[in-house]
Amino acid sequence: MMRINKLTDYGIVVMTRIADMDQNRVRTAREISEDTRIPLPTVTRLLKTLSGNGLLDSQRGSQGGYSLSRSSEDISVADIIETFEGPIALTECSTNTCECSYETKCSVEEPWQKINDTVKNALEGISLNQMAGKNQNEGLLNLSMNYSGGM
Amino acid sequence: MMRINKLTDYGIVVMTRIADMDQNRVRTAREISEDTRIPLPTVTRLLKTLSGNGLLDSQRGSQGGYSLSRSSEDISVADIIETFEGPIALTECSTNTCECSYETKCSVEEPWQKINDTVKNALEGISLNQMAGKNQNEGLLNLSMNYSGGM
DNA sequence: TTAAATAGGACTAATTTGGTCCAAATTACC
DNA sequence: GGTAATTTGGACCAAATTAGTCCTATTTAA
Repeated sequence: MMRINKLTDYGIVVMTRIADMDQNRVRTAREISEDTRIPLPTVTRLLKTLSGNGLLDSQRGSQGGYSLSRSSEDISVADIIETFEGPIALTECSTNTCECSYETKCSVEEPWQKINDTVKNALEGISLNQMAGKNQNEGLLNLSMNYSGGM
Repeated sequence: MMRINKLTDYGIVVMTRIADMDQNRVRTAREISEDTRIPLPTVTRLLKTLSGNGLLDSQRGSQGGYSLSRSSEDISVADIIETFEGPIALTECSTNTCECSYETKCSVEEPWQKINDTVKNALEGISLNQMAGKNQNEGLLNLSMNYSGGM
């Protein structure tokens, strides 16, 4: 059904949760697991991935934990998705390394590029801040699609 | 990598191919397989699905085959994707039947709705006609995203 | 020194996806 | 009426992907 992966979904939940919390101290994997009810081993893996890709800062050792590497306004949903799934591309043709085996496939390459750009823009336009609870009910989101060109 | 399924991709290729062909006669699964180089059993399945969902008309028996059920301008990429993958929804939360187990997940539900609407609009805005070769190089596609609301 | 954390990676089970095949029903044509 | 060419419907299996767990090493505060 054209879903993002469950782990990616969890990743967004986890990031949203961290953004919601007091920014003055780090959070441990255990805390986040209890907050979100996502099993600890899974949370651990999510945090490692997010930290490894630079979206979270980590602090080792006792009293250590994780915190946002930058402001929640500067982290987009696209950032998180790409952390878990690589470049946003609905078809292989949309990536640079496309080597189509069917000539017909290549004839649809250009439209796909535009479709992907549109989707990518949509996801880049949503910041973590907007996902977080604080602004959630204030109608900050106002996405629209302008399509000009017949149909 | 947030991909649509391979079969869906094939489905779009097949539909594009049919749209490209002479509309005055039906096409057999065999012909389409040869055209697209997609194996016959797979093409057969694709066509059955597309026909079963009303995107193609089918004619049984000798001299039978498939044809578009309506004009290629009136068939969108979203139509084809939904035929193979059901409603366009990036997360489970985006569907009506959402029963979140994590309260945090629910706090991100509303933004997800908007994200999905945007993606869906993008895909509904591309007609099969635009994917097909005839118009491919005429710059008919002009998608843009308007985002207003901070970030 | 010890306890509390993250880091890295291996491993397994479950699910989804891709692809094939067969038997039945329908239809044009000879 | 028979035959060949089609679609229809469904079952089935293999491959790939994904989700989830676990173990061990490393780091750091107290």
